[in-house]
Amino acid sequence: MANTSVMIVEDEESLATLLDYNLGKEGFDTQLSTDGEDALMKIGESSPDIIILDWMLPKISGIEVCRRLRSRNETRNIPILMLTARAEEADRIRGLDTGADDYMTKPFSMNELVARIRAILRRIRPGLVEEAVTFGDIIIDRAAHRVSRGEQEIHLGPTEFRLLDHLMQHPGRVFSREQLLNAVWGSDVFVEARTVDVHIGRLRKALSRHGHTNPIRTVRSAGYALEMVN
Amino acid sequence: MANTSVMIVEDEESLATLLDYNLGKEGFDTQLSTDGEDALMKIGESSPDIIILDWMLPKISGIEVCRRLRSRNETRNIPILMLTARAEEADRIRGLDTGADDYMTKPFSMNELVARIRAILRRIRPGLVEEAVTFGDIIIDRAAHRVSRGEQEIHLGPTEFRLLDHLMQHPGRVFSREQLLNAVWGSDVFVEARTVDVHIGRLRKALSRHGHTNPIRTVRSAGYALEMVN
DNA sequence: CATTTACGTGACAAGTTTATGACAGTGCTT
DNA sequence: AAGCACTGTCATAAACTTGTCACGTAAATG
Repeated sequence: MANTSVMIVEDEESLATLLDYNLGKEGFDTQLSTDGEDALMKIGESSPDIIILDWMLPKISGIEVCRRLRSRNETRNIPILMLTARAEEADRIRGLDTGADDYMTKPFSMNELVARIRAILRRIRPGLVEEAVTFGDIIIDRAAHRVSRGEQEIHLGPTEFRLLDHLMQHPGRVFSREQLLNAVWGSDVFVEARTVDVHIGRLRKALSRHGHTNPIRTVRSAGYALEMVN
Repeated sequence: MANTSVMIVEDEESLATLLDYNLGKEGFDTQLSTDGEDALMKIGESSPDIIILDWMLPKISGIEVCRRLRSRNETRNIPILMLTARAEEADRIRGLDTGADDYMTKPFSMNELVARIRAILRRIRPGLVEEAVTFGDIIIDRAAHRVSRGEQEIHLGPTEFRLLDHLMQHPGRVFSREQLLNAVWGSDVFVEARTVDVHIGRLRKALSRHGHTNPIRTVRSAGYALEMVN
């Protein structure tokens, strides 16, 4: 299965390009649409994981797109992040029951946008169980029990596999050693917390082979997180 | 990181258990109390994030508990959700200025209760509910343990991170050194009050890098507050 | 204006936390 | 039985944080 896919619905070309570029850089698969009608069609076909939707659009307004998406079973559960031009409008939207999951007022920073997208997906997505999950260029296939990065096949021991699997369920999120022990080893196993360090080290080594960058961030006094941009 | 903590003050045992069970299931840390006196004591000690308070209680009534909580500095800002037995009483309470943040009339559904708790917390302490909190151009993402300002990623040590986190929970509010020590270091740690200055200094330096303005205001002989407009 | 009080900050030693190589134990395969 | 892959623990070095202090500056006080 591919990366997390984002549908960007934005008629202002410069912003659309900017979004496209930055989200691509963050490891998302992007798809663009510049008006509401086109967007509805494409969304129906491709079922993206999340939709970034401008409030002002030609033909059909963002609000209307939102409403229609919510009225159809196939698209009802796709999270929507709305973009609005001014703060007052944001307030008005908030009051309406349009069903968007979050709002951002232009102008905004890319960091904030990405943070919010991740937050929404983190909130909504855990329920989705997929066979293979991708993060950046790392692919983990649970069914086949294989991991690859780029073109390289990566061999992991069982523990490292489960560890990576867990980290990939919530990319970017920091897990404490205790949390990892519970999730990866099981809550009833007695293992030294420091052992996590060793396995993180082994996982790092395996994933970094062939000149790849280390994808695991250490957060001092907090734990570890999977994160591309080091 | 600890969960959101809820203090349940309810003398009717079956309801108390039900609340305890359901809130626990929703990921809250719960604490029970069956009368007003006991509740006041425990709340003083543990400072829960929110209180569910029954209107009818042995010894001290819910209203009275509410009033006393509001009269003490340490507990003044803890949100309270009142439970009342009948609609008429609810109306009467609404008229009174007891300081509760919301009311529910028995019987109620657990879903509604949880929704209201979330709503209150979102209104009063967004940081407990949302993954990422924004203040001006500063973004703090607790799950990912990252901070950014504008487009810049900002690295903070653990203490500075907690300090910023706390300040961002209550933007604009002034905290004394003692309050910050309690909230950030923990009430049982003995640390020189002036040490707070040093960490505020470090936080300022980190946040002001790259030509940004200093977002922390010093309130002479009172403490510090997060505030954009200097 | 002189004095007192409060705050900002660089320096630093002590303390914590993390990375990593080595090693011994376990169980499976050949 | 020997070889092999995998694990958990430990010791040690390296990296990073932290709490204090001392001294300078700024703000109130009278």
